[in-house]
Amino acid sequence: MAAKSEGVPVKTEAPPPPPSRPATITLPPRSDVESIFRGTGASPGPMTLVSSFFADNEHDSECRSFSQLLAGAMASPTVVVGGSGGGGGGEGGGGRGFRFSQNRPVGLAIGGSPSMFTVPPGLSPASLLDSPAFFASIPGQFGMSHQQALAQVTAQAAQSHSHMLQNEYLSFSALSSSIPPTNSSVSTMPPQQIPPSNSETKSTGTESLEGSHSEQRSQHTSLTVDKPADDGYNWRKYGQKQVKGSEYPRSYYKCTHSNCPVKKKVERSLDGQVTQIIYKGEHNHPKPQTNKRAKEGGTFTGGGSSELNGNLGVIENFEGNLIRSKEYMAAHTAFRRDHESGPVTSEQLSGSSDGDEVGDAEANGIDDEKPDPKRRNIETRITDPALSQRAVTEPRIIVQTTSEVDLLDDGYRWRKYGQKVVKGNPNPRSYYKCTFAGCKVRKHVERASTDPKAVITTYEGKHNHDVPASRNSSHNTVNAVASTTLVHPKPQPRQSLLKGNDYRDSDQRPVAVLQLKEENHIP
DNA sequence: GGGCTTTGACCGAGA
DNA sequence: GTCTCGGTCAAAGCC
Repeated sequence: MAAKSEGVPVKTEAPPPPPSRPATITLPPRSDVESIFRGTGASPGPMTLVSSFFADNEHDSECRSFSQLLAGAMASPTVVVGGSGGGGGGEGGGGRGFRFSQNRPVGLAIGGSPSMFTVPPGLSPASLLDSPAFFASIPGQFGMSHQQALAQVTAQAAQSHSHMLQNEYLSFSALSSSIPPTNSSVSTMPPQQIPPSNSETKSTGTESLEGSHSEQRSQHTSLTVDKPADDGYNWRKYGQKQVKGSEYPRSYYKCTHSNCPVKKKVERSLDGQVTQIIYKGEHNHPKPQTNKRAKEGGTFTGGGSSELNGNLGVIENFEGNLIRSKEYMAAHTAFRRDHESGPVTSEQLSGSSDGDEVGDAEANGIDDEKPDPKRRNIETRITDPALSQRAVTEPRIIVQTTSEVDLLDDGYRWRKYGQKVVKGNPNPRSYYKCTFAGCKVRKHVERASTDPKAVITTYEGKHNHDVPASRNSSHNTVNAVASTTLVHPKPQPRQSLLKGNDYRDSDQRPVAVLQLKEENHIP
């Protein structure tokens, strides 16, 4: 894995040569972590969980942020949290470089900038958004706001993590040394070593212990079945197409529930790795009590079956859920940071428990974070070129949040090459290409059907050039923001930021980009 | 036989 | 009006 930051604005502090493959997992002492989940003896509310995680920050000098926990735990070459913020780990992960927010509990975000972080190799980028929780799979809460999603994802993380602890499947990695075993870092592991995850489908975590790591790895190929992820819903594939600009085919799925309008598009690399998933719509029904695949697939053996894991890159497992949660958490945090000044404190992150998102949002001064019932059909997308090009070796997910300005003016020049109105969303989804000769970077901008202010922008590729001079001084840009967030403790002038790390490197190290964006106004 | 996947054809929107 | 392209349809085949 290239140590270069390729697009992933990640500061590395003398990152050690990344292991050939994700190292391991850093399993925090049971007592520490469990306390997070068992503190009250009851299931922690989403925000409570978050609070718990960050609460430690105040007392522990290491692995304080959620992302940090992730990165630290991973200590793998691909685990780069927060990018800049400190280096999260350095690109490439140097898990060791994972310092990103040691002194910044919420290092993922830096004012006015998007944040990025990577996930362990093999972790399906799709998994992040494939999570039912992430997508408002909860009856009556479809189209949740960022905070809602965060809350749910967080809860899911707790669930997943709890499972993991039960299995005691994890082991400390060599790199874990960089993270005191006593910290409350959240354990995580490379996909290859992650036991089956779907907490809903798996019976017990013990099964995951049956397979050896090698066995699990060997199963990867067999896990790449062309099926949607097992996110609790049942999907029916209704089409597949080779889309331009993508070397891999895109599969189209519909929720099989009668009258459910939810669809999702999944792009997979030849080896089955999910490179992108786009969800659209909202489920108008509760998650099926018993997932068919789960029932049939009882084949929950060894490293986990594809049936259960959902084939999302072979890494859809309970650990994946945890990671996803963190990813979202990071993204969310970053997002919030984008809208506020000053560092985010653990208190800010924790907010109130049990889904008191509104209060939390307000506490953070983010008005638009309030649950907005109008944001329902927003299409959520995860693009992960890394998975397709680097497969298990160096998948990376960069979650970004940006400010309004970068929607159309992120410093680079874009040419709109396509636009399409999709069913259920009167607002078109627009496609842009960088106009610089030879630059293949693309940008997709989508607006929620009911709330044009809700936009999701997805960047793909890396700019092979500098930001047009005439625009270097322009306001916030994705790159600038990203760089700022990941590399500098404080916002820096765009130009300088672009030097160190920005999307220009994304080609060299394809990155998955999930950009959650909130527009303050429409250009 | 039902449900699902596959896959070529078709449709609609934008350039 | 034509072309391109993403998305969807629907027949055929598979499990």
